[in-house]
Amino acid sequence: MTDELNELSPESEILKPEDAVPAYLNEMHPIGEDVDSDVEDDDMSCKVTVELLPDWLKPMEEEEVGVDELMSAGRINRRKTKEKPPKVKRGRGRPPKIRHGLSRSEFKKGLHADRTMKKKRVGSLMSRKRLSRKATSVPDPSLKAEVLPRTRQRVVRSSTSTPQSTKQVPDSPAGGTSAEFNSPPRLTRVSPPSIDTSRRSFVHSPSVKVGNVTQQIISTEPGKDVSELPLQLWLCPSLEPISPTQTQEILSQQTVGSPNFPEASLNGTMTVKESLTMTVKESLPLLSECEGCGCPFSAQKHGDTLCYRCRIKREKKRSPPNILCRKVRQDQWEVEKEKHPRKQMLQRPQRYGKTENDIVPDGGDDDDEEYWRLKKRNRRMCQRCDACRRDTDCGKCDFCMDKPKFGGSNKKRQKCRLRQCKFQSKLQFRNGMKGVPTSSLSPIKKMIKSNKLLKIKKRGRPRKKKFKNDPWEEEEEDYEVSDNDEDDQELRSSEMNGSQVRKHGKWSYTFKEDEDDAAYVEDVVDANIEEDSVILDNERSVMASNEMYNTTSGLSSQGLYYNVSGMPLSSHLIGSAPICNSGAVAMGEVIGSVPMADEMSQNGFLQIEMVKVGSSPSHYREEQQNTQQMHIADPQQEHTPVITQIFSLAGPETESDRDPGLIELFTSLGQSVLPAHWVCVIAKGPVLQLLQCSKLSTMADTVVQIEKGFFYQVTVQNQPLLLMHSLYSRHPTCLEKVEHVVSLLLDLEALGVCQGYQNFQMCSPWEPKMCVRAALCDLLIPKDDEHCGKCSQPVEG
DNA sequence: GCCAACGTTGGC
DNA sequence: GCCAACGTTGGC
Repeated sequence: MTDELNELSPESEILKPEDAVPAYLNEMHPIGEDVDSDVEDDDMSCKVTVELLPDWLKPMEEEEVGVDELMSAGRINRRKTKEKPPKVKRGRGRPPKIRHGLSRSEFKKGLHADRTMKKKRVGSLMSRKRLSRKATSVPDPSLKAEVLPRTRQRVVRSSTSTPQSTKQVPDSPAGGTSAEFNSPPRLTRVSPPSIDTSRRSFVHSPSVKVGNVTQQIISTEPGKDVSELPLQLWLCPSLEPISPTQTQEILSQQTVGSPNFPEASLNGTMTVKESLTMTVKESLPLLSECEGCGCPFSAQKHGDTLCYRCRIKREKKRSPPNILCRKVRQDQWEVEKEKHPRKQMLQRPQRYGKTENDIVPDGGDDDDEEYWRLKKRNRRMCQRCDACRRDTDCGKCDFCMDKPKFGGSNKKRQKCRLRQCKFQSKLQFRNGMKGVPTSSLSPIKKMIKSNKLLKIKKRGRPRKKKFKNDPWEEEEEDYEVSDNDEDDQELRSSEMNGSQVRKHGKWSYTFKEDEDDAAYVEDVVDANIEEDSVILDNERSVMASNEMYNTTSGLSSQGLYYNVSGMPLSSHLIGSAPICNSGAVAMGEVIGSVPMADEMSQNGFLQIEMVKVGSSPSHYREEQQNTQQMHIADPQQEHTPVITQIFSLAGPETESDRDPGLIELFTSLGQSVLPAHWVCVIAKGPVLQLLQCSKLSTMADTVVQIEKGFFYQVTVQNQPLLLMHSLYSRHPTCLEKVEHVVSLLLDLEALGVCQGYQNFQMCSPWEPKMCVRAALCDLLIPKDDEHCGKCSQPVEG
């Protein structure tokens, strides 16, 4: 009959989206049933099985049992491709030459069905099924003839999945029961005339023993009509909701695999949709509206109020996976499945746009895997980055050296470092961070790399905190990066296990690694925004706070010298407690204004061109001499971290700018021990500012600003903390005393910065998912929280 | 949690 | 059958 149909419909109509949807839904219908009855579901208590399957059903059951990822669509398609299932598309193996799957013509020719059938593992089968399902979106003449009838078979299969139904078994005598996708006999097998609602004996389904099914249902569904479930499954499986969340709209497109499906409707000239629509009309008397989901379903008896899905759901109290159809192209739909809760733990790599023919999924997890398997077969390649485009091994990296062709022992079996995708490769996020220089990283990666929140650690043994005379020279001697040879640089950097060093232009600087975190120095070669900027390192902050507190006169007159990023000509001396303590720093003379609010880096950290703190007293004495030499910026000294000149952006201060109260408090703070890494600065206003110098602190970008009258204001990442914040209520309005300040700082240290929420709407797939905050974000929240309540439920404007 | 080792599998 | 390399696992 299929042959006849195909002959009669040589135009091989293309499924429009609205056609594809019902086709999918019909095929997908058993998904929930499968999953529900999947062995993975421990709770499952109403698995419907059949003791023995008729031969004509067995082929479809091959190795399906126990696969938690079973998707009935794949199952369906596997049937279609039973003899020749499409090759498994897994992310393994050599990256294929880019092929976008079977062409339509190939598909029509049944190209996929010509491959040898060999036993595959469950994973392979799954992949195959997925691919097959994907293929269903491709218009095929046989599809329209199969969609409807097959539903019935599928349901029976899904409800009868048993371990014993395994290998391929010759088609049933009914003719082509196990017909593959393009197999005409299959149509005969499940042809509409075989469905006769007036007779529920299913004479055309020799394999189904209703009695068996009902018998098992009895045990799982007491009190219910034991026959209704299998009947419904058999008769109108597609009527039932695909998922609880499926929209009525989709369901409205879902056509019904009606028992009354007229064979004449499949005369080959009617599209699937037409046929199915007709089927719906003809089966309307059987339709009822499910009380659970409101969807039409086939009531098998008077009084049926719930569709099968809702009944199952009610029984199991477990939400089955959601099957959604997503339009991926004008005429193609892709099926999404809600990821299994267990898999929600898996981290999904950020996805980026691909070739123009590719569709970047916007969510999901399993579907992503599926997507990559289907689309590119290799999730670890974006196909766009330089690494992916590179087709030659460097022959120098560890992975290359491991390859037999380079004389290696093939133990690692990994792709060349330089060919590891910058976006998709797991190794990029693991080993790759050391293997790929920052210069080759995209801004996104740089952000990731520099974001301490990700806690990307540098490899290697943490260095002991050992201060030499000049901590700046301590590590510079270790590395030398050549900017000329990118490969060499990459290789060297990939071999780096210690701290990272970048030499560029003015400064050669490095960071030491703390035991708990790592400080990454952004490569400054190719990023202007990062040029001459350094993130204040934790250890240095420790030095700034602890060392300076612990040392006395030697450091007292040194203070913190730094150049504000973007203001190369200006240097500032940050007054700190020791500085004030010594009294060597005269207020109007050396304390420059520190408009920190304007100098916060994008990531919330202070971006300082150069920092010099924590050296030994002797070193500082040296520095003092330099600074005493009028602090004139010398271009030739740009390679040294020594500070240039000092002047205040505040300009000449007037007497009125000096607030005795603030100065007194400033002095008092200098004589006190503040919480770790907090320093006190007086800026123009005058305003007394308390800064957290450690980037590892959650308060790294929080500033406490005390103004005249000791009124204070807290800013977080340049944003003022709203006065309604509870922080203010916990502390006096005016911070007149050191105790008040210390108490506030301690309180702050117990807080963290609200991370906001991700704004998915404004980002293109290539852009990083930026977090935004709600308008009334609390900014400061308990450390353990990720975001405040307002950002957890942002109100979109 | 990292990562070396290796089973595995698609492509050729 | 070989190659490439993905994904998993156990040791650390």
